Amino acid sequence: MSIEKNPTRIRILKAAWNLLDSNPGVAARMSDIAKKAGVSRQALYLHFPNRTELFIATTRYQDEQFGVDDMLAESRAAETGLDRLDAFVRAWGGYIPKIFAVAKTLMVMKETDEDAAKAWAQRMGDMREGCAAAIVALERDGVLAKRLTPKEATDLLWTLLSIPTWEHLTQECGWSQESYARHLHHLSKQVLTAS
Amino acid sequence: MSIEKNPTRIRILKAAWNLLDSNPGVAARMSDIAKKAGVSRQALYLHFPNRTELFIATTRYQDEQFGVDDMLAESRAAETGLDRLDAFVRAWGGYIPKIFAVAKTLMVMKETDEDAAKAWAQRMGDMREGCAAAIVALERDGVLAKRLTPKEATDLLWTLLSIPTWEHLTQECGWSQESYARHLHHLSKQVLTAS
DNA sequence: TATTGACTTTACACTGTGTAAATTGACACC
DNA sequence: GGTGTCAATTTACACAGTGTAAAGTCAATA
Repeated sequence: MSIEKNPTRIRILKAAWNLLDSNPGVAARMSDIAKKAGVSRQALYLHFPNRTELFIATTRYQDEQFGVDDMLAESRAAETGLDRLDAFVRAWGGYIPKIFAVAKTLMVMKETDEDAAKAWAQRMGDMREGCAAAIVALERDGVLAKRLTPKEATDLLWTLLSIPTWEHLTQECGWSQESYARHLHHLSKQVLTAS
Repeated sequence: MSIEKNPTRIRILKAAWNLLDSNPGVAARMSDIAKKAGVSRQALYLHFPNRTELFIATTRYQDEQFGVDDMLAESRAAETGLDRLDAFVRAWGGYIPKIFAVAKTLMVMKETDEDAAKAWAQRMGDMREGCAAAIVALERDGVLAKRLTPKEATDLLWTLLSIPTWEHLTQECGWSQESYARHLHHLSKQVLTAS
C-alpha cells in the first residue's frame, strides 16, 4: 500500500506521529523525534529537508495508513443528496480525532511557514471538494435550503466540519466524540436543507 | 479612561498593535516593535517582562480603547431573549475584525506558551459569559430550541461566534463582514431557538 | 579488495529571546 | 551648583533550536 518503504524513514515518521499524539500541543523538536526514532538528529535531515517537510510527510503518512480515500469513497457512493451529506459528515467527523494532533501542529506552523501553509491549504481544499459534492447532490435533489447559494452552503458546511470547530467543541467545551457527531449530523441537515 | 498612561509604554503598545495589524500573520519580533516604537529593543523589557506579556498587554489595551464593556452592555439591556441574542451576535461579530490580528497572534502563541494560554482562556471565558446570558434569556422566554440543553446551546453559540469560525468564513471563504454578520444572525436563531 | 550507501559524530553558523551591567542625559530637589 | 534618581541607551553575552558541513564508521555488495 505504501508508496515508499524506506524503513528508517518510516521509523522517523512513526516517531513523529507518536510524539505528537502523546504530547498534544507540545511541538516536538527535531532532537526529540530523533531520540524517539532511535536515530541521530542529523539522520532526520537525510530523509527530510527540514522540520516542516517532516511534519507534512507525517500527515501524508497518516492519510495513507488510514486510507482516507477509501473512507471518503463511501460517501461518494450514496444515492440521495441527504445520504451523501450524512455519510460525508460521519466519515470526516470521525476522521478528525485520528489526525488531530498532527494536523494541529501543521495548523500552527502554517501561520509562520509558507510550505506548511501550502500543504495545509491543499489538504483543506481536498476536504472542501467533499463538501461541495454533497451540496451539489442536495441541490440536484432540490432539497438545498433556499436561502443559500451552493457556494454559501459549501462554505458553511466546510466551516462546520473544520478542525477548529471540532477542537472547540470537544476540547474547549468537553463534548464527547459521540456528542459531537450527533449534533453535527443534525446541525448540517438543519442548516443546509430545506425544511 | 486608561489606567496607566506611561507615554513610552503606550508608544510600544501602539507599535505592537500597528505592526500586527499591518503585517497580519507575520509574528512581530521584539526588535521590529522596538524600531517601530522608536526605542531600543532593551527598553521593551523595562516595560514588559517578555514578548508574551507585551502581546497580552496589547490585547488589553485594545479592549480598553474600543470599550468592549460598553459595547457588550448594550446587549445586556435587551428586553427579550431574542433581542439579547441578536444584540450579542451583532456586537461581538462586529468586534472580531477590529481585534483579529492581535488576537490571532495570541491564539498562535497560546499553543506553546502557558501564559498566553491562560490570558486567552480568560478572554474567551468572558466572551462565553455573554453567550450563556443570551441562552438563559432565551430559556426564560421559553424559546430555546427543545433539543438543546442550555449548556449545549451555549457551547454551540460560543463556537459559532468563535474567532476561528469568523476567520474561516471571512479569510478562507472570502465572505464580507456584512455577509458574515447576516448569516450568523440567521444561523444563531435557526439553531438555537424553537421554530 | 574497493566502492557505495546509510548513519554517526562533531562542530559551527544563524536567529531570536532574555539577562546583565555600565553609561548618558534630563529633571528635580535642596 | 551639586546630588540623586529615573528612563533609556549601548554593548555584551547566555541559551535554545534549526539547519549546514565534513569527516569517520560499518556493513553489504560487486
